[in-house]
Amino acid sequence: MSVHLLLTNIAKHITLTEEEQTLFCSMLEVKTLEPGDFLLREGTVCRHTSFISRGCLKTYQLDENGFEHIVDFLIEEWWADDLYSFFTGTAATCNIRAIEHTELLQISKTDLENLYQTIPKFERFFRILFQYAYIAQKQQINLMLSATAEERYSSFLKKKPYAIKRFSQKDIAAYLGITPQFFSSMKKKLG
Amino acid sequence: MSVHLLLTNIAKHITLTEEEQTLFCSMLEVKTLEPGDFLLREGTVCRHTSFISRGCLKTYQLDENGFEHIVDFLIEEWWADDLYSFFTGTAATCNIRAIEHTELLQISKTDLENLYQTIPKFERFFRILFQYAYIAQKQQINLMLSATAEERYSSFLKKKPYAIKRFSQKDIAAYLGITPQFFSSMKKKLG
DNA sequence: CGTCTATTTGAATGTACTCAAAAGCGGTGG
DNA sequence: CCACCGCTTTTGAGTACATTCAAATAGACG
Repeated sequence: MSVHLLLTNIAKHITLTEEEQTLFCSMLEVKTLEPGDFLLREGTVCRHTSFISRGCLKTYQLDENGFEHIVDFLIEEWWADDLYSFFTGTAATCNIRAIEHTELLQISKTDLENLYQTIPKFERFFRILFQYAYIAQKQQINLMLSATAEERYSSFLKKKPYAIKRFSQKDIAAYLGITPQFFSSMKKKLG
Repeated sequence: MSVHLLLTNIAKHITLTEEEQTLFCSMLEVKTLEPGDFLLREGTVCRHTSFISRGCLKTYQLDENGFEHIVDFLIEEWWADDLYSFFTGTAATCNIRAIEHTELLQISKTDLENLYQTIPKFERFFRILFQYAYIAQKQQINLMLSATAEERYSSFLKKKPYAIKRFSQKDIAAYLGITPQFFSSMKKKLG
């Protein structure tokens, strides 16, 4: 049962009663994606936030030349959405697309707002979640400022050892901010 | 009264009663910094989170060659801290230093945790704050991935028009991820 | 098997860096 | 009030990191 992963994840930060768990679970919808499927297209409004119970996705934006720039890889136990679009109701500027067969547990914005009202503990849960995400991003920014492509790559390998198996080189290059060609020669050089 | 700015800031997201305001204000300590003063030194533990009621600061990390890499400029109505150090109690990896004469309203970790318990609305307040911060950082990362130094600079000028007056070129270069020399020639070229 | 995309390779180019040095600017003390 | 000091900014030459363009090779999928 895929909900189990989400509940244990929540239990790390807040304690829910049986009834609260039941209420929360009643708000969830299951969604399945196959490789290449879009969870979100730029220009549309992001109406759900989705917990990843299985699989992985990429969040990317297209530049004026049509090149993908991957802002984030998303895997199990993390949330997939365009927060800005989700909270403001404006059109999303990024795309989210499945890399593998992916299973999601979705909650709509109205349900989430109700959840915050009925079970304020969820404010705490998501506050903690955003804190972690914020910290991780700060580290990513610092790395981009101070490190060469090679250093960023080895740091990436350390932090996400599963990456090399699950993501294409093209996508990893787009995440590191370099061209696939340069990535290829760099990888060869590093052995 | 500098507390006023903080209270109106909070009122944008949550509504506090008179007593709640009083309780909250009783937790605050005022701190003043002069240009160059440290709010936080790397290696020490960040024990407070500080609302900036006046002035500005920079958050930076030093690389192995001793060069500063500015992760963020902090101005009025924002919070200054090393979140990771603050929440885990581990040594900070970054430095925070005043650029101008700066006035801060500080709250300690224990007081903040108590605040979360006694006034859960503050969970909501900080949840919303981190969401905004997270979104802004995502945009910054996307910019770093897709744009040249020139594009990043003009985007920076648009987003922070006060920057050119308040921060040195050296610091802006360290924020954009380029050398002061290259920044200088770029600025000349752009007119 | 053929097509489509990802990866590799190489040459020419460009963006941004390093090193070095001069010029500007603000503060301090004589 | 001016001279000196330290730091920031500017400028220029040579260099390195990473890109673009082009083409060959390898893999995945119907």
